[in-house]
Amino acid sequence: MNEARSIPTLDDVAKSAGVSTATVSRCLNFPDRVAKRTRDRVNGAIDKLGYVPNFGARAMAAKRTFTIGAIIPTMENAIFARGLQAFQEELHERGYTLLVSSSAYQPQIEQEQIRALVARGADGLLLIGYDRDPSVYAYLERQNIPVLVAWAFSKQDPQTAIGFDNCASMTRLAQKVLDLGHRRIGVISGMNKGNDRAQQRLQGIKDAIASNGLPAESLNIIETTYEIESGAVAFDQVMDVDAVPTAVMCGNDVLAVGALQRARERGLRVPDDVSITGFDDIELARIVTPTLTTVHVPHREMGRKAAVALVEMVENGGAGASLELQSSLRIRESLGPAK
Amino acid sequence: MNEARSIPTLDDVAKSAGVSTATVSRCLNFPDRVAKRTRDRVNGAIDKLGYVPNFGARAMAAKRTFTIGAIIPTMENAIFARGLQAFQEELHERGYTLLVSSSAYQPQIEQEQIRALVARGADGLLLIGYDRDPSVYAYLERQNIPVLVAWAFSKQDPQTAIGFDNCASMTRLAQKVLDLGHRRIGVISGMNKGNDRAQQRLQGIKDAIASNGLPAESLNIIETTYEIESGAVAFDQVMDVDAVPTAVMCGNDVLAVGALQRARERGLRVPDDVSITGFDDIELARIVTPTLTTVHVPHREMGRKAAVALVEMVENGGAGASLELQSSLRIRESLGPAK
DNA sequence: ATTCGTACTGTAAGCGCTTACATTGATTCC
DNA sequence: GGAATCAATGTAAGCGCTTACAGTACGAAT
Repeated sequence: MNEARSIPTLDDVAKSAGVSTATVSRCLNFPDRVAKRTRDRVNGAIDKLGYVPNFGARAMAAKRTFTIGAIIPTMENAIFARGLQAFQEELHERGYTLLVSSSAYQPQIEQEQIRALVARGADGLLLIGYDRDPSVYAYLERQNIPVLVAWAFSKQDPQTAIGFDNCASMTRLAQKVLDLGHRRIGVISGMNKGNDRAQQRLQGIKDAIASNGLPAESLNIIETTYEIESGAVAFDQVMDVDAVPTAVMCGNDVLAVGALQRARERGLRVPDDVSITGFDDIELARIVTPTLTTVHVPHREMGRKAAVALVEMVENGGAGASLELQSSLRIRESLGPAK
Repeated sequence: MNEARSIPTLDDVAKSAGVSTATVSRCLNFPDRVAKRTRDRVNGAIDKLGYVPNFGARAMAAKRTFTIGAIIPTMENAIFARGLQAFQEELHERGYTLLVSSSAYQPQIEQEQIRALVARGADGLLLIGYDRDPSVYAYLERQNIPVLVAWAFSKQDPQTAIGFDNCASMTRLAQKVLDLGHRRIGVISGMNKGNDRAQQRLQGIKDAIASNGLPAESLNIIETTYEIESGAVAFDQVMDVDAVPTAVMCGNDVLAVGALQRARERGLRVPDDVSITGFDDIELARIVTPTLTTVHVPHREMGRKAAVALVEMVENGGAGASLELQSSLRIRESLGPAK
């Protein structure tokens, strides 16, 4: 009766249709180079057997996979979600499949993921931020895998990037805070190690302080992980000092939301008792009470343009052109004048 | 001088180390079956050349990839993030890599993603919910790919699943709402088509109504997409009727947050003027004001157990055992007695 | 009728890896 | 001392696909 039915191969299709494997392959890849009659016969066999090409074999023989890999620091909050969604949509339109991994903000895991993706034949990679071991870039170059850096932009670094200037953006926001009369500012930054976005944002605040001729001591800086609860804990730390800050600037919206929550728990009114700011302008920023003053980042645009650029790099082998996008301030309820 | 340097293969390593390809392969896969001296020589060559195994070739020859694929309806909000993170962590511990795709709630795209992942050699698949074309399951069975359904559990369906009873969970919440005296209830459901979770949750509310001997007209049901803004729009629709509801039950927390927001914009106090409930208990539920009454789902536990179960299915080829987890109510500020 | 060109199709050589099986020495045992 | 055993390594046959190259048949041009 039935053989132990294993999954059909191109060979099976060829036999069933009474043609050579080459013809079947051509049917799949260049239908117009095959006579209509033959093609119909082959397609019939394909349907009958439920044949699906083996991707690994195809990739090995053709040296292309139409797969793009992306490694983001986290899926747990929405920071990268929107941009990535746009990235995927654009890729899909161009016939590419996106595979995503998350590194939990750990360089070690990111490296593993990069290797995993490259080994699986990714034609190109999207990475968040510049800051990683040079050996990683060396490896990627040796493997000839185009890499696009996103969510950051700097003239210093050699990698092709599509992003925005984290430092300058934060400086603008900090200037606004200073303009409102705040002179003692708590800063809740993300972990700086291996995260240039966090570094740049922090630097942006320092720059504003310096260019306004204020002392570095105006700032009380805490570094913590990007979680709501961490933001809450850090808020306590930043407030439990002698010179209580009148404003707390956070490294992103997630931290800011944590701070906002803790402020409420402590019975503080925002912004009357203390102002709080975020960064990224994720959906959350407009949902919390009070709504959050933050830096708006054009996530979807960044995702789309990154897709276009990366595909272009993959297909034409060039280094691709970097592109700087503009962020903008979103002044909302959580920021007010210093009391 | 330098040849156009292409990426090194196992063969290059073998030559460079002066051994056969078999020995190199063994070095990689079963180091203890190779003499220490030889092994060192081979590893030296590997480092020198910067060799990395070609995944496609390896998969093709070994028929294993140690890759698990997951397709979730969306990355845009945090519904699946936490569970998936746990899923990934557990997989990582067991030596598997997770590749994620999102289908944007579109069955068509989900099918493509499934094929893409299978073609790329995924050893197993995690899918959300049961409801999909039978041909998909047939295809997966033919390809011999173990599939685990998550985020849902039903005794009816044949697929192995790790999840919870969406219907019964929602019934419990609805009962609570009824107990508080609500008799006119607005329902903001997710789109039911191709989404058994949405269907089950809606059914859960209907069941509660029926078992309390109340007329079906107590309910005013709106179907919409799972976005905050959709929740807001639907809230308007559900409130702009003659018999204004005293409670609005939402298909998930995202919709509920939208409703909450719009309620505030309309000047309604929650829960004094209207109660609002959600489902999932994502982080957001505790952050909004007022905090959201919802159904807590053990996301992390579900993720971990799903990983264990799926790996077991992949490695032992069995159908695996389904597992029902328990949800629980989280009564918070947004639910109060009917006025 | 011969010669080409054209349009299809087939042949077979890889792509980079794993693994069953064969081979080779060295060691052990009686 | 020779047979048996064993650890280490090599040989080579695929895995499923693509593609350069080589036919083959047939109508058109000469």
